[in-house]
Amino acid sequence: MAAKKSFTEEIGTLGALLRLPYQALAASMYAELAENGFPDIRPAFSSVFRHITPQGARVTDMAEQAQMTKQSMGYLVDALHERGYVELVPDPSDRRAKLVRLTERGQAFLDAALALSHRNEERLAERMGRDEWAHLRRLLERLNVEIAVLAPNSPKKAGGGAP
Amino acid sequence: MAAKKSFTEEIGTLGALLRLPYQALAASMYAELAENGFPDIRPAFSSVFRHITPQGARVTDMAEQAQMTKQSMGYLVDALHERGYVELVPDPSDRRAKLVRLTERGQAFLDAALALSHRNEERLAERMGRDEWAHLRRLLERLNVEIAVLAPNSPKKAGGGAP
DNA sequence: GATATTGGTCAGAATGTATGTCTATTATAG
DNA sequence: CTATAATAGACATACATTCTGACCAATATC
Repeated sequence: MAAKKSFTEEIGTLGALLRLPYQALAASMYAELAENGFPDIRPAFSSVFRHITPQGARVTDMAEQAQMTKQSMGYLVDALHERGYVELVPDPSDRRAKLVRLTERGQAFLDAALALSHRNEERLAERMGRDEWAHLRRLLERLNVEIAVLAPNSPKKAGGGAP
Repeated sequence: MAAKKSFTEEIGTLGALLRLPYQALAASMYAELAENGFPDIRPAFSSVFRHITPQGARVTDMAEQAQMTKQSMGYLVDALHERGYVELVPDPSDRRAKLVRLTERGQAFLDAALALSHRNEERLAERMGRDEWAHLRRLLERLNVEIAVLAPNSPKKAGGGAP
């Protein structure tokens, strides 16, 4: 049953135009990653993978960048640690702190995700035509700039559509 | 502290290009709606507002359209009922079923949300230029079509990004 | 050294989603 | 028309993700 169009979809709000492809993309990515050896990575963990760094990042810093509490980030990091995707090493420069780093498995996941993302974009570019594709990306970049001006204060919680 | 760029943001994946403006838009909408008399509407409720109909919709149907279980949709409908945004009337054509309908307050919320959405889009169109704006919308519609072809099976759960 | 700040944890709660099971009702097969 | 299957929704339960508030240990500042 291919879900009927929603109201916002029907009237084509910008929100719907952004949300729908994003969700489809994310769903397909996670499904494929699950099939390819990473069934235990859930969407919430992306907050970690997006903000981790090769040198190792602190929970507090990652939390701030992801705009969530350090407790929440800590919870996600813990879960990834249990699953073997990250390791925690003491920060030599501050004995309170720990550095969160990708393990080999963590790096493998990230690589797989990026490869998949790239492959999907290639396919889309192919289907839409290179010019259209490039134009779309340019306009989205522009949109990001203008929206930042319009709504400068991303107020802590961003959620919205269909989580 | 304006959160540093995430990794995907840095390398500009399509996902990030769609997610970021969507989140900014949603966050600003909900913040403004909260300030304007609707502080008790949370993002999750949008699943209800997107799929409700003027004649009244069944929980089961809304659940299917929103691609969630009827239990989950039931939970959201309940919460909106308690808050006075929807009413439940028996379905005359099926005594098992109830129709979920917007109350006046529910309709007022929906109207406010749509007005705000429209206002935001106007502002963006203004800032980006009407031509660019129209082009962006056209390309996003195209993207939606192509993505549907690429990933035909939205597998139940859509989540992904940074909800 | 005294005090304030910061990195991280512990405890508890709220929210949103899913399963599994059940009842009442409707629809269908024979 | 009855027996059986399917459907609408509820209840109970569990899990995942996030938040607040209180706290400890280490660091930085005065």
